[in-house]
Amino acid sequence: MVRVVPDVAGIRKAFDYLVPGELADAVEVGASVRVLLGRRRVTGWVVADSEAAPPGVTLHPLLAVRSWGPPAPVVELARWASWRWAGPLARLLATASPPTLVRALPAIARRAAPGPDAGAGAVGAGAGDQDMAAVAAEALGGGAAVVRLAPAHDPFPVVEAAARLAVARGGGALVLCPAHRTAERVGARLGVAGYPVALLPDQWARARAGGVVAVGTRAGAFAPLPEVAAVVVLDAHDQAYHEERAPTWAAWEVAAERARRAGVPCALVSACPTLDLLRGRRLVLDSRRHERAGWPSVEVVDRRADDPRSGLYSERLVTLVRWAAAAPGRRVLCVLNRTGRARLLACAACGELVRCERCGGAMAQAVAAGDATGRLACGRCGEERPELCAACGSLRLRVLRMGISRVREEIEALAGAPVAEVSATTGQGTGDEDPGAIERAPVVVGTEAVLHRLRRADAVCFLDIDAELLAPRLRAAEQTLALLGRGARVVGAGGEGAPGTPAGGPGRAPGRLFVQTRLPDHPALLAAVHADPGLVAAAEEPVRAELGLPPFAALALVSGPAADAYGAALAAAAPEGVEVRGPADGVWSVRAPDHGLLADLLAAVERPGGRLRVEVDPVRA
DNA sequence: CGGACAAGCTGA
DNA sequence: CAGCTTGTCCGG
Repeated sequence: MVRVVPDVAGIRKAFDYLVPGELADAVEVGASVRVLLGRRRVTGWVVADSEAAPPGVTLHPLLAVRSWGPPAPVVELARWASWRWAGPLARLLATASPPTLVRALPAIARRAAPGPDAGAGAVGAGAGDQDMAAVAAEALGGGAAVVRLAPAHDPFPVVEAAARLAVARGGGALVLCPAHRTAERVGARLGVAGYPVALLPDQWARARAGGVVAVGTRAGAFAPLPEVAAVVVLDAHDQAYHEERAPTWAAWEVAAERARRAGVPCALVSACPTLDLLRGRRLVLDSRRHERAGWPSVEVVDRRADDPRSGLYSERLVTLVRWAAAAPGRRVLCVLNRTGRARLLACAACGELVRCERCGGAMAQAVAAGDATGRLACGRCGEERPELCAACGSLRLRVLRMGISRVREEIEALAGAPVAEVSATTGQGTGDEDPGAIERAPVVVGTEAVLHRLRRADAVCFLDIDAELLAPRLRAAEQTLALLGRGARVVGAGGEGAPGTPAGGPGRAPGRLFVQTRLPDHPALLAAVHADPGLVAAAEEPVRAELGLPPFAALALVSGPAADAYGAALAAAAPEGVEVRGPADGVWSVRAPDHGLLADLLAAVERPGGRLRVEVDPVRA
């Protein structure tokens, strides 16, 4: 007899089935099966296997085994995540499953067992390499570690240390990257260094066979490796690791839990570790000198004395864009970070503005890791819906691109040279832009997407960093530093050096960051200036502790038509120390001293019928 | 989720 | 009271 979780939205139960003799060999925990449920044939996952059948019920037999699925430890990990983020197990098992049916596994990958010097260590050993070797060794020295590495520094030695552990101990290693492009690069480098690699999601079956380094993005946290010997998460602070739809799980946290369960080392690598990452974990630091060298010089353009009517353009910016336009081959990126949310869409057919049906706020194309997701997201309340006009149903939306287009024209006038424009939708076929023009332009204006699209520049200027610093979000300071870190990576990767101090200043990466602000003493800016990300954590920690905010508390938001019924039931069942408040605009909030209590409460209270959204660790708030 | 079945509304 | 809609329950 096996227990099966059906892949049917709205069913949160498991059901038991008999295993016919001819399927006995193929059935195991994790396998994808076809079963009869009510009057329907549905698919589902085997989540448990047992001899004894429950008394008094006649069981249906399994109809078929469809595909290989996640191994038993990953099914258990998904069960944990389902509890931790109060979401349906089926959704997480779907994430852990192969993109296409897998009927057979490839032969187990033979380990190439590269020598100790096969990788980065063999290439010239400068002072930085020694620093990195020490950091990599300490990073995987045992348990969970947060590894702080400057943006321009290559984290590959840590990845390779994990791969070596996998080879030495048998089993595999897990490496997560925030974007697929990064995962491809890391996978390729491991391959060159002689390690067996499975790039997810495409090489799911190869990872399922085991004995490889599985490299993936968010869903890779559930990579089907039967055993892991080490786990590495690159840019662990990156928002891309957080699923936006419920269950709102975070891949870095799933990966860390996976390592904890397996009793193996886990390295969370970040240029700017958040308080959530740091909480309860060992911090591994690079040498101060080496870390400084991995941040570019940062020039804070203090605009407090400027006339507010001078808008986004300081004298410094004018000098900078004219410098870029003065000689070929130079490139300056201007980031107008606020526009992603302020941007406005209108229906091309009926002209109606695209607004949120829940709160009336403007909606823009939803963005994940710099790419449009094909959905609309409300800038105010976070509501999402498919990309079409609510008034007439037309699929043709026109981007009014308020802000960015105008800024581009104005900077073009200031620079006296062509200025290109990049947004999350650029290159998605909706616009009329010429990709070559973007590559050639000395100045490119855009949203944060510009930092994903163009990976090298002499300078990056954040036109209005205050919009980010003052955003009404709990993690605004940390997210701003992460944004500066992205810019730092783009300029730190090369360039001839923008004007100002000579070539980035002594001991620094060659490019420069410019930050226009009226808050020049904000800890996020000071952290970038001094190449000391710890300043943000030091400023945030006492405030969060004092106010009982994450990571010193666990939060969840409950919304949707059934929120009132569920919220009231939660309030009635809440134990000592757990606070349930609401409704405020139809939203209930639950705050607990830790995630265990929060998850237990959300699991214990039965959900009423009707639509309900439970968001654990909400991004806003 | 989607099918089954029961309870309520309507029209003749 | 047939015929239809709406609601509630349950699936092994």
